[in-house]
Amino acid sequence: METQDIKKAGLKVTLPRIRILQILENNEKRHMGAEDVYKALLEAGEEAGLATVYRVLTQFESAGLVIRHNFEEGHSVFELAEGEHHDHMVCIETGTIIEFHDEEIERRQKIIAESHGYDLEEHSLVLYVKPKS
Amino acid sequence: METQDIKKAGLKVTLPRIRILQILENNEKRHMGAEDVYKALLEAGEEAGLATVYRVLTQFESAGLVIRHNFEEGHSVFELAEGEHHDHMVCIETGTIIEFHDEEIERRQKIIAESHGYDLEEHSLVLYVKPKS
DNA sequence: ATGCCTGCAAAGCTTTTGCAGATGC
DNA sequence: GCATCTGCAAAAGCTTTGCAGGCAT
Repeated sequence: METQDIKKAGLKVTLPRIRILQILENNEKRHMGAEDVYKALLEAGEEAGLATVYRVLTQFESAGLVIRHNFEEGHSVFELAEGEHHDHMVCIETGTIIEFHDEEIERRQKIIAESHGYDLEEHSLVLYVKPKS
Repeated sequence: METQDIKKAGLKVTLPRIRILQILENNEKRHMGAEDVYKALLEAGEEAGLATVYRVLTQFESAGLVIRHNFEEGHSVFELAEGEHHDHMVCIETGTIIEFHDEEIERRQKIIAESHGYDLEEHSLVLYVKPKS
């Protein structure tokens, strides 16, 4: 139930927030820009402001409900934070986004950070790929 | 000699281009935003327009002279493309940027892309770290 | 009832573009 | 001399913010 997540985040359970969460859950694209979410809202017959979408997505990000990515510069895309951590592969021809996880890479990252005297807090790994020729 | 690189890129050797290349070569920070480069130009007593900085940096990027990164959303940073490929570690407390290279990770990336039917064209890996506590 | 939300419009930032004059070759 | 380049100012694209009214509790 979405409303629980919203409440747990310390936010009031309002219609726009419920709808946005539902869109992120049910949309065929798991990675959506603010504009995408906004359009999906309108198509679903909801009245909403783009500013609200931005505000809510940012709040959801702070609450850990969604993850913000910057695959390409100029705009962010959001993804529901469910399941396990994973990285992304973006096809530069079709825009397709594929998720993957590699324990080996995760492990190396931690080792590298520590060998420089740091703790690894987060990381961003994006592979830009092309269909095999 | 910088002028050779500019010429090889098919660009006219103009003062602004030479100066920008020199700044990227000599500045203490290896990773600079357009605004940083612009300020450095002014401090060096050069007359220049911010638009020119953006245009030149983009041309240099196309020519492979510089690499554009998007460590944080909202703006790009540029780095002279010299030496070998490497990835980056950003300290979220001090902003320090450390370069590193790990053959193991490079290899895994290629394998992962191929196991999904793709060729790896490029990748972006940034570790966000904190001084060891 | 009260304080948090929302929509709208305006503003903010980085980056791009149009244009007339300047410059490199 | 001619094409390319530059600076300025305006515009564009994404995102944030101020404000007055609206809604959840």
